[in-house]
Amino acid sequence: MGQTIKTAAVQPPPRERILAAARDLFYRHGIRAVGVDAIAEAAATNKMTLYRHFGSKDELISAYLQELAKEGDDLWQRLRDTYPDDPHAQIEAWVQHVEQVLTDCSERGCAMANAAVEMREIDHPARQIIDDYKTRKRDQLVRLFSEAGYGEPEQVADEVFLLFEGARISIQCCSKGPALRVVRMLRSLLADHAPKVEVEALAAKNAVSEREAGTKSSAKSKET
Amino acid sequence: MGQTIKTAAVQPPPRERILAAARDLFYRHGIRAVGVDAIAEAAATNKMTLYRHFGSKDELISAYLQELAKEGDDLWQRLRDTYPDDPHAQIEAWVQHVEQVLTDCSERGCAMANAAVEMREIDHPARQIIDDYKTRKRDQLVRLFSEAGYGEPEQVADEVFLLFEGARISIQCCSKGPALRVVRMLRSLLADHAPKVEVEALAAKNAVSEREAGTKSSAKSKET
DNA sequence: CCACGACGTTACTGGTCAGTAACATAGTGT
DNA sequence: ACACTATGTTACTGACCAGTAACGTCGTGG
Repeated sequence: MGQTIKTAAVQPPPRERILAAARDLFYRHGIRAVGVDAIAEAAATNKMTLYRHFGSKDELISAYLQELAKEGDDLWQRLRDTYPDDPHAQIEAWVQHVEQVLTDCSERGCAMANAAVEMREIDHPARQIIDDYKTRKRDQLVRLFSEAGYGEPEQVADEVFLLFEGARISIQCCSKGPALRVVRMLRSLLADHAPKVEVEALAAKNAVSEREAGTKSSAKSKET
Repeated sequence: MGQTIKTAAVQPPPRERILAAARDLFYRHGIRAVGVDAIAEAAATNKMTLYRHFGSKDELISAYLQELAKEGDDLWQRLRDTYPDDPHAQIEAWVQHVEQVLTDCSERGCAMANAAVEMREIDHPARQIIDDYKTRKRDQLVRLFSEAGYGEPEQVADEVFLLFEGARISIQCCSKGPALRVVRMLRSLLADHAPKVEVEALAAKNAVSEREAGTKSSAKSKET
C-alpha cells in the first residue's frame, strides 16, 4: 500500500501558494521590486502555472489586494462579533489590534497604502480596490463610534483614521517615535469623545476586555 | 554684436535641469517607474550628461531627496522668520501651509514618504535622508509648540505630525474625505492645547495672519 | 589660435522582466 | 487502457533599463 505517496501531501494547491508567496514578497519588498519568477519560485511552482491562474502580473496584484481587503473585512467583522451589542468593547478591541499591528517588528506599513504609492497610474484596477477598502474602513469607524454614542462620530472617525494611517506610514520612514505613541493618543482621544455617563464604566471594563481580546488575536493581518 | 546668441539663453545649467526633471517625474510617477533616459529627455539633455553629474541613479535619488529636504527646511525657516517671536502666528501660518498642500490638486502625498515606500532596502542611502528629515520635522513641531506655551508640546506635536502624515498618505488612496478635513481637526486640536490666556487673542489674530500668509506662499513645496 | 573642459550623439553591454510556445509528466475518472 | 486536465520544464521573445565607450561639437580662457 501507498506506492503513490504524495510528496508534501498536505501542500495547498498552487493558486493558494502563489497568492501566499506574492503576499509575502509584495509586502516585504514592494510590488514593483518583485518579479513573477521570484513569486513562482517562492511558491514552489513555476511561471507557467502562475500565468495559468493569473493572466498577468496586474491580475495577481489585484487578487493580492482583494485577499488583503477580504481579510481586513473579516477581521473587523470578527472583532464586532466577539463583543455583540457592546460597541465600547469593540472599540477597545480595535485599539488593541492597532497596538499589536504597530508593535509588530515586521510591520512595514499598510500593504494597501504602500500599493497605492507604488501603483500611481490612476486607471490601474488596484486603485479602485484600495480606495473602496479605505473608504469602507473609515465608514466602519464612523458607524462604530456612532453606535457607541459618541458625539460627532464622523469627526472622531476621521481623526482616528488619519492617526492610524499616519502611524503606519511614518513607522516606515521615521524614528518610529510618534507612531508608537499613537495608541496612547487614541485612548485619550476616544476618552474625550466617549459619552460622559459611560466613562467610569468603560474604564472598569477595559481591565476585563484587555485580557480577553489580547490572547485571541493571533491572525497576522496587515490591514486597517 | 551678438553673433553668438545663446539658444534659450536663460536656460539653467544641465545639473539643475536634470534635478528638476527628476523631481517632477519621480514625484508624479514614482522613483522606480521612471528611467534615467526619461529624466534626461525631460531635462532636454542626455544620459551621458546625467551620469557625469550623478554617478548613478541612486545618487540622483539621494540628490533629489536632499533637495526636497532642504526646501522643506527652508520653507519652515521662512515661516518662522516671517513672524519672529510670535509662535502662535507661526503655527497658524503652518496650518495654512498644510491646507494649501492638501488642497493642491496635484498633491500626490509626501515625496519623502513615497520614496520610503518605494525604497524598501534598509541600507539604501535614501532612507537615512528621509528618516533624518522626518525626525527633524517632528522635533521642529515640538519646539514650536513648546515656544507657544502649549501644555505637553511633545504629545501635541506627535498628534499633529501623525495627522498630517495620515492626510498625505490617505489622499492618495482614499476618497480624500478625511484628509480634507484635517485642517479643521488641527485647528480644534491646537485650540484645545493652546495656553488658556491666549485663546481669544489668538482668534483675533487669525483674521489678520490669514490674509498675510495666504498670499505669499507661492513656492511649490511638497514637504512637511 | 589652441587647448581644455563641458556637453551632445550614437551605439553598445549585460541584465532583468513580463509574457508565451512547445513539450513532458502525472493524477483522475471512465 | 484512454482521455482529459493540471502541472512542470525549458527555452524563447521583445521590451526596458542602468551604465559605459568612443567620438564629435562648441564655447571659453589663455
